[in-house]
Amino acid sequence: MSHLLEGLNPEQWAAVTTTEGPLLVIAGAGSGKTRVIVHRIAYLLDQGLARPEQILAVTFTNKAALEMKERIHQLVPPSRRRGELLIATFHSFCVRMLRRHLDRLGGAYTRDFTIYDADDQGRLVKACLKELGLDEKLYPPRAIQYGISAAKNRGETPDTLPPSSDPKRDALIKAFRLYETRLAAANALDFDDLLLLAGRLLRRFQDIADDYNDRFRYILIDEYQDTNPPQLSLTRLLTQQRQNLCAVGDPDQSIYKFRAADIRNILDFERHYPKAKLIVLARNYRSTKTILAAANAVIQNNRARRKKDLATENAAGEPIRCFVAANAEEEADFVVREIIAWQRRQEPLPAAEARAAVLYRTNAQSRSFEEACRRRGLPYALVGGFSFYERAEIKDALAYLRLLLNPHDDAALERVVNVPPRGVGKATLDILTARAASDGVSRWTAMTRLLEENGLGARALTALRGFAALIESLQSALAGAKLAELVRMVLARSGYDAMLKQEGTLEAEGRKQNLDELISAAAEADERGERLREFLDRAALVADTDDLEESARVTLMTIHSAKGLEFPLVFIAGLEEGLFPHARAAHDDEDLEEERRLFYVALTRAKRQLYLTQAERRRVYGEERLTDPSRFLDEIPEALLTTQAGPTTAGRRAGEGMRALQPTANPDLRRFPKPKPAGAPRSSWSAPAAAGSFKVGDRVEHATYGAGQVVRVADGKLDIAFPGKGVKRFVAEAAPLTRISRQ
DNA sequence: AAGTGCCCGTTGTTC
DNA sequence: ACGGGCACTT
Repeated sequence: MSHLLEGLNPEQWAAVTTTEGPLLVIAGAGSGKTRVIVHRIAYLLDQGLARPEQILAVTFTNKAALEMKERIHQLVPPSRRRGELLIATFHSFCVRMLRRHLDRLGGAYTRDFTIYDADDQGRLVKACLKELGLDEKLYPPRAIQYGISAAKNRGETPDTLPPSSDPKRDALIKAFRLYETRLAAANALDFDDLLLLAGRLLRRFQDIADDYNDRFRYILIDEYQDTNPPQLSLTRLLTQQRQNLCAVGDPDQSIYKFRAADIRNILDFERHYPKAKLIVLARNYRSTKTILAAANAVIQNNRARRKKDLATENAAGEPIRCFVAANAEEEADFVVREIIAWQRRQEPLPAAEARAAVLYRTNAQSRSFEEACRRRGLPYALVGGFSFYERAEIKDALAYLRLLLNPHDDAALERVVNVPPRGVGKATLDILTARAASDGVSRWTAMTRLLEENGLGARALTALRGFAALIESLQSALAGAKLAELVRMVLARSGYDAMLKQEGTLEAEGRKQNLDELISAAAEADERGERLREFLDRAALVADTDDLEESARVTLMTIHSAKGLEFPLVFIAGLEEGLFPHARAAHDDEDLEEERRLFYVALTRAKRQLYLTQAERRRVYGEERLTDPSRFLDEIPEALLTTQAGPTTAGRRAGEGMRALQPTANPDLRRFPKPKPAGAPRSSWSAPAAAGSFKVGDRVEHATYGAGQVVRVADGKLDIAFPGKGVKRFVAEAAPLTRISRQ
């Protein structure tokens, strides 16, 4: 057991071995927080204080859970970890609980419920607004969706919200009420419901609460600063008997307020758990002194915070390099060149030491970095954006599978009832929707009723009978078939395969490949012994960060996605007012402090070398604008910074695309954006394509999307199908295209 | 019912 | 600049 405590500093040691009663570990960035959790679990097992199944560890992402499991496996001999050690996110933990007990809540919900993701949720909100006759322009669906979620997380229901004469408020309440009704009819739960209903189970049924309290003798929660009120409530319910709770987090890294995270959960921990002990881990093992000094200086500007200064014994290291590029393209190009140069210098070192990350505030910024990487032939991994499970064909296939377990899943039915086209048009769908609404049932039930009554046109009746028969026959195949077989069956019998085959385009080929990938994923699930239920739950709960490829040496991602990760080399891009801090956070002190915490998170990802970049001009909504440097740049002591003179690679004319460090603010320039110089030279990779020089069938190479095929040419625009990425439309002259061959 | 053309909002971060 | 939604066409 001594090896478990080896190399831990006194605070870490205390955090590992203080096992009884509530414990709050305030762990600064890079202070070995994950290490403490891993060792604590190992210690509990090693000391015989708990068997694996008596421990629950909650992580922020599924990816973090997997990593933690691996590290525990390395530390604990197999004999000590017989039994299931549960490491999960709050959401996946709640799904487990609900799959077991949801029936007991009564009402419409059963254990076969479907999980609605944000996309399904958005569709439902739109449908509700439509049904209520509310104008989407006056009541933006996104705002309503957000409002519903926020209300739910405050513990509100449509009935607890006071009626209001404010039309917006009134619309929200009406939409909220209908939304809940429709969710129930579809036997569907959204992400918020997962937490809320699990809490309700524990609150309403003492035996369930007792069961869980008995089972989990030790509970550990990572990233505690980002828990929301339902999660706090769950935590309290799960720890009411023993209070063996270890919460680990850093108030300075609370960055999920928009998701209802409440920083007070960690600040008020000692009020929630009066017997709590507090341990502060203030030694940083990750970053150089320079990087840490910058991070400390920045975070000190937050007023609402408990003072805590991190210190490190690491070397001072290199100064932080700042670069101001002329525009986003040059910013990206600079970053990529610097990465290549850096990696060349790291050559003798193991690949892990040459890993780099490019961090940005918004997903939209990823594009220029992707293009730059492709241009320079630098392999990269992109986190976020469109993940595998968000692709249309994958969602279609999953929708079929969802229907097999829960035919009342309206979102799934709507998605595939006419995919492939089987003659169920808009008119038919409208009748179906209206009937479902008037009867207060799912579309599936409405369909069954209409079929019985012959209440539709002959063509629609035949089409829907065929669809119903398809789903039912697949349902009967469910029990015996392996998952991979089942997916194949769905694609074959639904006609999806045939549809793609008939299209015969490159795009269809790509979609087929993606579906083959899904079949492989199903086969892997088969090997793990998973059932369809688990397979679908996993698909609904995986985050984009979860499939981060370890092998890639360059990772592009938002700062939010980078939470918990570290890299020897880090670039923080787009340090401009309005972008970072984001314009929507600039006028509210609380939001601004959260932006600053986000910047703090970004800074502290870096181990050895840090770059901060700004684009002097940036296109926003298609319009090029001059930018101001981020106020956060001013918060870093100048002594820690250095001007980066420009790309270190040779072959570039001196001065080209380079600027001084602190962007010299020329007020005139700021106020009057220069018009784009006519015929500004584009980078060399963009082979100029004369409008009309492409025709349908041409195979082309796009700088970002790769190989594709022209499927339509109209009024100077090109529609190009990219395998697996869908059809994109481009302005013929502006698109970075090269022809591969003419058909 | 499916395909084409035009208008408008969008990009803030995610389990 | 781009995609979704809608109206209009076949």
